Amino acid sequence: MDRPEVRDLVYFVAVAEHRHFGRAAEELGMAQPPLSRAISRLERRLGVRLFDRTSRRVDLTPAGEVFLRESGKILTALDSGVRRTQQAARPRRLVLAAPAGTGVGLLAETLDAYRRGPDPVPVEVLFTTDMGAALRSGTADAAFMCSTDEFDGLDAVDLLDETPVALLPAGHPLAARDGLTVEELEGDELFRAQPPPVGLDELLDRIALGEFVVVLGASATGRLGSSVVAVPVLGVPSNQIVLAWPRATRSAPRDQLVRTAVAVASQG
Amino acid sequence: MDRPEVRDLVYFVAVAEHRHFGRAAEELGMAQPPLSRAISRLERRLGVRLFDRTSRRVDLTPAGEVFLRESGKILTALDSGVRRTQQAARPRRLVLAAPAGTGVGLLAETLDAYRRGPDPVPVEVLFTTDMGAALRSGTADAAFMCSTDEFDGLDAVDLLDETPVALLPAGHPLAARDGLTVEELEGDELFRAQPPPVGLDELLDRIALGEFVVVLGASATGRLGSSVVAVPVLGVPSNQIVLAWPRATRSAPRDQLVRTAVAVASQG
DNA sequence: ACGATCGGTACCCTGGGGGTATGGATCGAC
DNA sequence: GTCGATCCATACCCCCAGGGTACCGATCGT
Repeated sequence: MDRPEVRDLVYFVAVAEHRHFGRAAEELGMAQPPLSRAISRLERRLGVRLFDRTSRRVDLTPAGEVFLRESGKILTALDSGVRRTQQAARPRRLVLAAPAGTGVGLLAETLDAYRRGPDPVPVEVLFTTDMGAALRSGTADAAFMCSTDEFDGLDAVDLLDETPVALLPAGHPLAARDGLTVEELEGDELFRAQPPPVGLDELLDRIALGEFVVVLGASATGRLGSSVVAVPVLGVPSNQIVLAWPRATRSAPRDQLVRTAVAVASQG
Repeated sequence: MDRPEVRDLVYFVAVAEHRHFGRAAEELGMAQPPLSRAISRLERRLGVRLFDRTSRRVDLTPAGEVFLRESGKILTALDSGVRRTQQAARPRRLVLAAPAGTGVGLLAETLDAYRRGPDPVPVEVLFTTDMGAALRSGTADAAFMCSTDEFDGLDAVDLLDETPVALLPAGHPLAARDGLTVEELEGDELFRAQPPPVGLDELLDRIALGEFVVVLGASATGRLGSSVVAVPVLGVPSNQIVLAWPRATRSAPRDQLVRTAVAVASQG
């Protein structure tokens, strides 16, 4: 079986996205006729018609829609594979992703313990809101995540439980309470507002402004300031903080970091 | 960024597996010098040395080991993507994978109901022991699986609970009992023997021969014959039978089959 | 009916990927 | 130590796949 080449996939994706050979060719920095031929060649190789085309319209066939999604997966796998390889080659270091705001607690202790441990390697911390994407793209080697995140393609170990706390603006009617139930929270209009996926600092600012209310793990309460109040939430399963990494990858320094994090979490 | 081509990955994998340029070139049906240059070119493009080579030895660098695993993933993704596309193009049909022996019960009812339903498409049943691989490679569109299987890259819906039963040779000391506990089973030497991953028929034969004892879902008891006995196991979480399909794929006939299976399971 | 738009076809040409010949390094045999 | 065998790299050549230009033909708006 002769496989399509990467170049063919890139061309196909460009045409599929523009639904227009001329525009796609322009984006690819080439002329339109070779692009037409490349697509024909690809269709011939696959034995499948990918586009319904007239001189006025270009549309994906059902098979074309399938191939568009598959091409995306393949090119993503290719790019992350290249990135992981390049990471493995350059002077060993680890990239550890974490949600902004995790800094003070477990993260700092883990890094500290790791650097004192055997054969430490420079660790770079990448603060992001999408740790999963960072791992899957090969940008990060490991990441602190919540057990509620999406773990497809990832492996993970549990580190510790966090009792969930509600973060409320200081003046909120429930802010003076010692504990809240989920029912009480759900009655609150601010709780129903979807918080945007931003860093902890901005989140705190917006809570202080009374835009919404969120439930987080207790470790986020290190530096609330005076305008945001944390109140424990009762009757909710506690959040697990986990350390995750891309499945089916090997890295001795990363494994050492994972072991260190587990040790720190269990004795902290 | 200029990406490596598929051809380069194939060449690299061949050399990495043979650890020998000459042999790899022979397998690829080409001469050795162009292969050497292709690998050099690939290394230059990646900016990474993949092999430690002398005139006597060829070894993968650590980065090369990483790239070998990643190349495998990429080529797998490519092949399954092509296969899914070709499936989507040819006259619509569904391939449904199932462990051998599932035939009698839920599978038959689901197929029957599906064929009587709206817009049915020809369904081909693929009996296999590795449903996950069939789904991930694009060979099958959906599969009956157990909740204990590996679901990475798959989506699934629960169909029904199966009370677990132990399958014992007819003459076994525990075969006359009405129910067993896990403790009783674990005391049995036959239970500790690892059963090989074979079809149900062979499994039954080997149980009858007294080679081992297994715990399965109750639906497997349709045609035990007289030499194998099923005894319910108490105090074990019941097995879920699920219907799974590759994540991030779309297919109207498959969705219809899934809906049918859910309906059949809930009213059966 | 005519022009504009757009994809396909015909033809040319260049460069990269493949072939052959050979060099040079390493290791085993003696 | 010498010689030969092995094996990867280099030098050189050649061919065609893939890209460019020119043009055709179909379709749609006016």
